[in-house]
Amino acid sequence: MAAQTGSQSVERASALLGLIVESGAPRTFSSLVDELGLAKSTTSRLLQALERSRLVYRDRAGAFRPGALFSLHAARPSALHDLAELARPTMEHLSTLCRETVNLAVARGGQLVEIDQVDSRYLIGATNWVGVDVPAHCTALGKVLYAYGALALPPGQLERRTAHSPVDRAQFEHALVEVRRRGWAGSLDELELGLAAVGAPVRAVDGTVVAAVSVSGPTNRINDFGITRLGDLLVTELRGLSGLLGHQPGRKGGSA
Amino acid sequence: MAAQTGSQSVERASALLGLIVESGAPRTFSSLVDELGLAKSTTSRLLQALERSRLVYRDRAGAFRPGALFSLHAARPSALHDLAELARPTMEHLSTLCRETVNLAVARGGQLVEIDQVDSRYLIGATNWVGVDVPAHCTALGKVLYAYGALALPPGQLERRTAHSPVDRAQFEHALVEVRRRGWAGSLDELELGLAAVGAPVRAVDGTVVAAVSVSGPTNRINDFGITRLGDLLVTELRGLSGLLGHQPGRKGGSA
DNA sequence: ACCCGGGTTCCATAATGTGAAACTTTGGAC
DNA sequence: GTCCAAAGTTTCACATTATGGAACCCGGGT
Repeated sequence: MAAQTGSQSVERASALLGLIVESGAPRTFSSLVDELGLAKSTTSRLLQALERSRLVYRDRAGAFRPGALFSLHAARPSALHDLAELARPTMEHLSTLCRETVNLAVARGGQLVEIDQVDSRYLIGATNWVGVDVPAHCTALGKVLYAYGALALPPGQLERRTAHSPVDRAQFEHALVEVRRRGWAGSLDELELGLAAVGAPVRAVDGTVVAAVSVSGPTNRINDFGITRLGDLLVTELRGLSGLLGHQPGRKGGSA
Repeated sequence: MAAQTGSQSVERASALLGLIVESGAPRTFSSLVDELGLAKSTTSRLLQALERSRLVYRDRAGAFRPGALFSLHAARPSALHDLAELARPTMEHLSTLCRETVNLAVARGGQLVEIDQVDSRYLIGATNWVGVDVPAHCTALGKVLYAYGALALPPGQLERRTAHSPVDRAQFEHALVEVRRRGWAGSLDELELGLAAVGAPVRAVDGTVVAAVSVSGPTNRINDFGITRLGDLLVTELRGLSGLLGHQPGRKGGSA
């Protein structure tokens, strides 16, 4: 019933690696022992093997963190492509549900980076955003990343793009509270008149927000669909993605 | 020359993973069999285990690519921090050698992203660049990333910052050829009068350029040090980093 | 000095990983 | 369509390799 056939040491080592990578924070040896329920000796040996292979390393405090191979991968431009590929099915699905442009973004280098887009099914719709530089606080994606701390609000004036753009920092902070409460963010006519978007977070298994997905289109069509309905839809659909990014949702194990 | 002690299946699996991640391109099953020299059956079983653990996945063509765990990590803002941490010792070392500001950058989302800096030992020197938005074609880091294809030159006018800024595309392309030939890039007074920098690539084990490191300071001091000497120094020092990013350089004492 | 908690090493045991070969699947040639 | 080769998976008998309990080590708190 346990693992399929064959390699159990590899699966155990991978499980350790999963714990280390999924929880953004450094993991201590004993927390790993506890969580997987393996013998200390076994855990120790497996971690040593992973360390030799540069899949994990110990920081100064002796805690385990994702190793050089992960950093190497992260440095490649193609890394985000892979994320996009994982998210693709979900994004396509959202596209079929609401027929509007769907976007995926992450925070990188203190900036919002759009990494993928599924185009609107309508002739009139949001056009390509990937690579375009827009003020994040006027976008649903940006609000989501700000709200969950994936992105830090830069100092200085908040740029005004339209009469609806949020420019007051206090008010904006308050709006972020609201975003966290509801679980999604809206942006109506804030970036460009007639353009609206609704966005929600993509979470890793540990709950950390690692990316955001938005649906955007003409304000009237978005309104017709229903802002709240759209927000809730996004939240629901994106929940599925968390599973993809981490463990299998199904199999429970461990707890000796 | 057996591995230390214990877990050989984990090490073998990790070796497979290493091959898959290090070579940017998707790896085919048989290339992995050939390269590691393991039995087909063993390779197959190990890869299946890695696949179950989401450390690799097979694309449509059936080739192996880094799995969801890698994408997840790459999406985290902290991912580049880890790279910075790996590069730190090298950067510190460069700093002690030439006493100027040392910077680390990668290409992300079509843009150059500075991710770490070791400040100049002088009172007058390049100040903080991290997060500052500068035209990449006027910087040594940018030239390096352009030269090795990590970054694509955007269409449109090349912004002029000083009288020395490269603005002619044909000339710039030619300069990139020169960069590739020498292995490093210089930028004298191109971004700001009196500011100079020399940069060189950080390569993964397969040779792909994943990042760039530069040394920058007042033009006169950089000149005094010697542009070529600095370029060669960078190339030499950064070669060591490739080791860190990939295979083990040798399990022995290493750092004193 | 003492003890305590986190971590590594030893070692006997057998469970687990191993590879040759048989087998299946895929795809190309004719 | 048939035939064949290459690519990959599963089987299976065997022994190498992983396993966990206990002993051991190390640092630091009292």
